[in-house]
Amino acid sequence: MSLDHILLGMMHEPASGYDLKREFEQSVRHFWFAELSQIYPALKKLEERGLLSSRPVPSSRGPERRVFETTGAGSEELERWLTSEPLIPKDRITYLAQLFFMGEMEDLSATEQFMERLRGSMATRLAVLEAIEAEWMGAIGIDGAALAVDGGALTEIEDDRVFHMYTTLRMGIHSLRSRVEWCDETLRAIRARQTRPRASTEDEGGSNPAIETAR
Amino acid sequence: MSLDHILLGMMHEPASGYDLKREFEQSVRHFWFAELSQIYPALKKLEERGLLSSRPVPSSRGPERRVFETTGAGSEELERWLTSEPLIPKDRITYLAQLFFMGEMEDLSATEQFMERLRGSMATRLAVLEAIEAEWMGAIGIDGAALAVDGGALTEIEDDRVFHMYTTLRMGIHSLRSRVEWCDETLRAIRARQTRPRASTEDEGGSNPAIETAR
DNA sequence: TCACTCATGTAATTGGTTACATGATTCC
DNA sequence: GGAATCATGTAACCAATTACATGAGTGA
Repeated sequence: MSLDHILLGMMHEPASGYDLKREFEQSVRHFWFAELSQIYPALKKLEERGLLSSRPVPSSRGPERRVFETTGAGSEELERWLTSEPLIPKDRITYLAQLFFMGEMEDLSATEQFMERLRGSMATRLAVLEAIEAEWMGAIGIDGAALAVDGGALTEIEDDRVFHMYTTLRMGIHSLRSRVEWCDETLRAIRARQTRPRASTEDEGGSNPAIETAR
Repeated sequence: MSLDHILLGMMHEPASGYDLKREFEQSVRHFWFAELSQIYPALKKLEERGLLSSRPVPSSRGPERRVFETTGAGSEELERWLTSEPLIPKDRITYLAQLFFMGEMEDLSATEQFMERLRGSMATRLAVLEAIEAEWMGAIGIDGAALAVDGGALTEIEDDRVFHMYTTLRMGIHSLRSRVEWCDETLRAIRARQTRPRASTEDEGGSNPAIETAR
């Protein structure tokens, strides 16, 4: 299972379920999501399988924390996963399904509105990632265009970690930019179709020169 | 649930579970996937809810077919879904998770290999979609750049359906192109990092001019 | 006092995958 | 005779979401 391996991956230093959830919200966010109610039992099972070990640690405020760390078997399992084939999930893109079937509706105005909204949320998400990138560039001297990390005061391991984190961020940026572009392309096409001359419902049959001119 | 609505969307003409599975393999494929063992119970439940009706139809070969069609309530429910907000799934991108944690490994050669393989499968998928686009351009006169559909002998409803199908295909193409570009960008950066002068493991502390020159 | 954060969990349900069962017809 | 396709389903399991339960400490 992927969540298991992600949790193992996050264990480069000891952490509790609550800590991990916070890290999910921060860095892991743009490619994975997990609820606390999923994290706690997952950690428990990993411990049963001997891939993690835990100890209780008293907390200054609130109840006792259960802090986990990797075992030897745990890091072996992580490495196996990391060196395996790239795992490409089959994606279920709900909004594409909606768009696909929107052809059944009377006119294109529903589609237009839909695409405008979609563009809005994609652009917002993109802005978030671009802001993170800008922040990083300031803080640790990442060169976006060349994707080079100017290590500065970082140790080699930290520098490598930053590099890998940064490439995943870049993927999000690439991906969202292309989605926004696709929204724009689609909106242009919708508008072109709305203003062009249309065939009547009872069509003349065969090829229609009125449509041929549309673009 | 999304699968329910997708099934409703596929019901513009009566179909059996088996028919629908075939359509999944063909057109719906690049944004959704469902097994027969998921489709059959889903259809059954939709019928119980009064959104579909079914009748047995004798088959020329093999067992009797159960053919479903939409009810009034079914198309109302579909329209509600189509006119609702664009539903953006939280994505769980397994290969990004792998890449993210690959910083823990000794050198970048594992990452390089990983990115090469990833690029390979992305490029293959892209080629498939581009081939479909080329086929459609030949068959029904779609103009890729302008995203205009030259309806030709199509009726208006068919023409609109083709338009909506085509936009979803375009999204796949945009998306995969940007992923391939991202892979290339990342591979360039990996190679630049591999050949650049590196800080020793015991680093000199503070800023390092040898790294500064890397790009 | 009330809301919020810290902190850990269980239970019920939904959505999806994998494995299994059955049997007719058609094509090589 | 054997593999492939047509056709329908059930059962067991795994992954993820939603809802619920509990309780201490902090700050307005």
